[in-house]
Amino acid sequence: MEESTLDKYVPLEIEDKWYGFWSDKGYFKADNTSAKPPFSIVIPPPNVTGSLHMGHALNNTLQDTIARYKRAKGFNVLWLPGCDHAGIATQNVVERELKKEGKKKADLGREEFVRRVWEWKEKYGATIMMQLRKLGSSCDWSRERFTMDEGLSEAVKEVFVRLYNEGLIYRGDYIVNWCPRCLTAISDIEVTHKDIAGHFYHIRYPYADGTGSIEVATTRPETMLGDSAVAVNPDDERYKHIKEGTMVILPETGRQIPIIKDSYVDKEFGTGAVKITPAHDPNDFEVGARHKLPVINVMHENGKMNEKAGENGKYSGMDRFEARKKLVETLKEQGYLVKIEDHKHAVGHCYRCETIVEPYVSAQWFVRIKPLADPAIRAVEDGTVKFTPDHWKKVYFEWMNNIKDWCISRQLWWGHRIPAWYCKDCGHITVSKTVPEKCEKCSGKNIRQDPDVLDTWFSSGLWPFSTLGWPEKTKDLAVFYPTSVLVTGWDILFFWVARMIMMGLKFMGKPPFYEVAINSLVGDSEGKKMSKSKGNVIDPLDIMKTYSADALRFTMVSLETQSRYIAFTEERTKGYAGFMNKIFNASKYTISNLGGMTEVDLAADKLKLPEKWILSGVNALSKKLTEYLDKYKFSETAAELYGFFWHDFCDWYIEMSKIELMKEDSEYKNIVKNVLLKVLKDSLIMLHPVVPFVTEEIYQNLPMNGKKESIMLEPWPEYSVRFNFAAEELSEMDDLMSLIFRIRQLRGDLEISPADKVEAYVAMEGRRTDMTVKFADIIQMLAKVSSFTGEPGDNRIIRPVTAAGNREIGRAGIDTSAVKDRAKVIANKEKKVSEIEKGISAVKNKLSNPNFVNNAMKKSIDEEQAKLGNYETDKKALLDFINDLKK
RNA sequence: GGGCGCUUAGCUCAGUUGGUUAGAGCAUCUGCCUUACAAGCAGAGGGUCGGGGGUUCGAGUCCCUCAGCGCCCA
Repeated sequence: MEESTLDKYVPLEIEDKWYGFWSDKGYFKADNTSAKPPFSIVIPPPNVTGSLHMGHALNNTLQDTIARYKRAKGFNVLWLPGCDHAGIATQNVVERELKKEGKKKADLGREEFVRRVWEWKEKYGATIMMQLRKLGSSCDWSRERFTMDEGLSEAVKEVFVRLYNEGLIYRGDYIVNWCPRCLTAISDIEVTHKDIAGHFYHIRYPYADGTGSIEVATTRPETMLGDSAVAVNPDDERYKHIKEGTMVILPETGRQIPIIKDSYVDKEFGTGAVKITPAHDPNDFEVGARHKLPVINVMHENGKMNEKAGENGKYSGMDRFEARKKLVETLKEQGYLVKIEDHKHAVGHCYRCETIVEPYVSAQWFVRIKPLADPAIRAVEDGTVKFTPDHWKKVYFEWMNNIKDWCISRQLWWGHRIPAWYCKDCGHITVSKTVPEKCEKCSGKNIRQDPDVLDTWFSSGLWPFSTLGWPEKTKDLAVFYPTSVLVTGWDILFFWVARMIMMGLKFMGKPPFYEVAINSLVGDSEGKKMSKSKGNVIDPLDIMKTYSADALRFTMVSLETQSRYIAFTEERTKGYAGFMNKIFNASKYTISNLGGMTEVDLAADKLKLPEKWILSGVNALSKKLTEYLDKYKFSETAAELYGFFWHDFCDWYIEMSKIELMKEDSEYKNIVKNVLLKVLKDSLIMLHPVVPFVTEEIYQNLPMNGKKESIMLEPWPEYSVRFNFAAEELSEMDDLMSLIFRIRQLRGDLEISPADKVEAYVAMEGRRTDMTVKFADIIQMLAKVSSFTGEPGDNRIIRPVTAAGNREIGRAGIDTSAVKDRAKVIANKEKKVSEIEKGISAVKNKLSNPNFVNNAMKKSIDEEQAKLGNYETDKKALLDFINDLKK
């Protein structure tokens, strides 16, 4: 036997050591020539600017748990890691860096700026990948990818060109969501709507012929400077008399604009007359297109008013909100302002920087999404792609069925440059994977590339196949695509999951994954989203430093109940750090008792009851965990591991095993050692996917033959009928535990110190009459009993020993002379009696209801009868108990 | 306005297709330093499952309705 080096549990010392060991040995590497069945996961790529937060800790713990479980199950596992270039976020970070040097990106020029971003990425970009290692993530680092790698960029170009050639990508002047701070267009889902307490400004536009005026209402008066018309509903009686085309004078501009009629206008809302500003409102843009109205842009891209804002550019250079104030004041002075009402309305904000977005007309690229969305909807409808929890598919359908074309161009420098070249001579657009030398139409050399880059999610949408080498036909792609499961948060269901399904089906002909395991988002102790501005951010690195990566991982797995938010509290991790300590100490103790062990076969006929019971328990554990993990039921997995190891193994089996271990060496003592080793080993293997470090540390100290180089190479303990012992035997163990529990309970209620051994009256019934003979040593040890008597005697508190279903299997009692505070104990019992009486009357009601007696199944009626009997028995026992105490 | 989800013990949450007296962890209380672990051991108390109605022999679970909370999309 090897000398055990287990002494005191110091997690920080073991975690780095074992991660390095696994990594050096290449255990994380997937093998695309393996005969084993493949199992693949691609990581939701964190932003290259990011550092590990609680959401990553949760998401990656779950992925690692699955990856390690599947390896033990004999799969050829690929967990592919990597980062996302995160266009806007990363560009912002580097711009901030430049600002410290007093520079702007324009000072550097595009090429130099992009070089600086790469430099920054090389320096800090790998931070989060290092942090994932701290967490224990068993990613195949040899296959790490970055969305701007050469290969992935190739995939992006291929997809763009193919979609363009199929007419699924187009370019045009449309109204988009514009962030005046990021200075780029963003897509619809990158806008978050927030309710804002704003105002409803009622403004009078005078008729050009001087016969009066029409009143319009708006929440954004500054945009009126770009109005092209006023619209009313054709069915609106109030405006029936006004002819379409009647001109009104737009205050502060001197321009005349027509009144138009369009059924888009809601008669009930406001005055029933709305100003139409095609350049600054998405609905107005459509109305304007229908009526061929001019698009008058009155703003610069930074949100300041331009030279078209007001007569002679009166408002030019003012910020849009400043202009609003100024304009309203002027309108008031000039008598055009009718009134200002308070009005709560939803205002779009940039999800990256919180700036209020401006609907803005500009030339952008779009993906015609419907043809891609339809197959993606069907794939989920027909169950090809499954969500866990299932109800997320409703949210998916809701969005996919109402999907709008996707604006994919971004006015940034960092990202995949759009592979389109404009010809200055003939205006033709050449779209090509390679840099063209001339216009494909007129062969003119006067071409320049589109300055914009693609939405980051455009490349992330390709992640499951671009990372495996597509568009090349690689071995990895053949073996690992489609991937087995995607583990991700629901916050990126639209951004990422839906787009991957669309792109995967389009370009691979198969979905990118068959299952999507949706995990929760991690909130603070109140379940609120963690954010820097709220100051409630908890850094997982701090938690790992304080409590160990294993404790954090166990917390994450146990909290994951598939709800939307989970509330993280440090207390919880502290508790699981205690569990890690328990695992360590129980193992240390077990191993220290295995000296001189000879490995033997654990044949059923050689085993006594406790050994059969615990072997059966560890066997059942493997079955349950397999079911839970296959269904992504993480909190159940953790609870089952915790309950089995701590309560069954430590509290009951190890305690019982001490009896044999304290005896002289014997054949049976050796068997007990074998059982201890097997149960410990199997438990460790099953704990390993959740808590890899502490289990490896212990595994390396297990004294046994045929030990593997690492616990990572141990196969998952499969459920075996061999240890599926007869129900009768297991129920005997349950009964024995019930007896011990009853004696302990009596002792507890009567406040008898564990140090005081007591004589116990035990009278078991039926098949259990010999229990005190068969298991005398166990009962004495675990219930602190000195000796047994079969005589009830005087002054004795006696209670029924009950098995599952409240079935009485015997009686046990302790002499009342040991009781100290009688009055207190009596009060408690009397309360119990009244509770039971309530139960009795409920059951009696049921049994006297002819509906029930006539219609219920016989089984149910019998059960009610039995219940009543049990109540009566309990009540009588309690009353006797009280009487005994009163003596 | 449309959609999704939530409401179970003091707190955080489990609770499969309706079926024993609704569970866990933490917290609280009691008694213990019993030789692996005081980061521990043995017990206890605590819930009319958001309100109301319905289906059923039987509802935390299914249906309707009301209320509150949260989120997503317009």
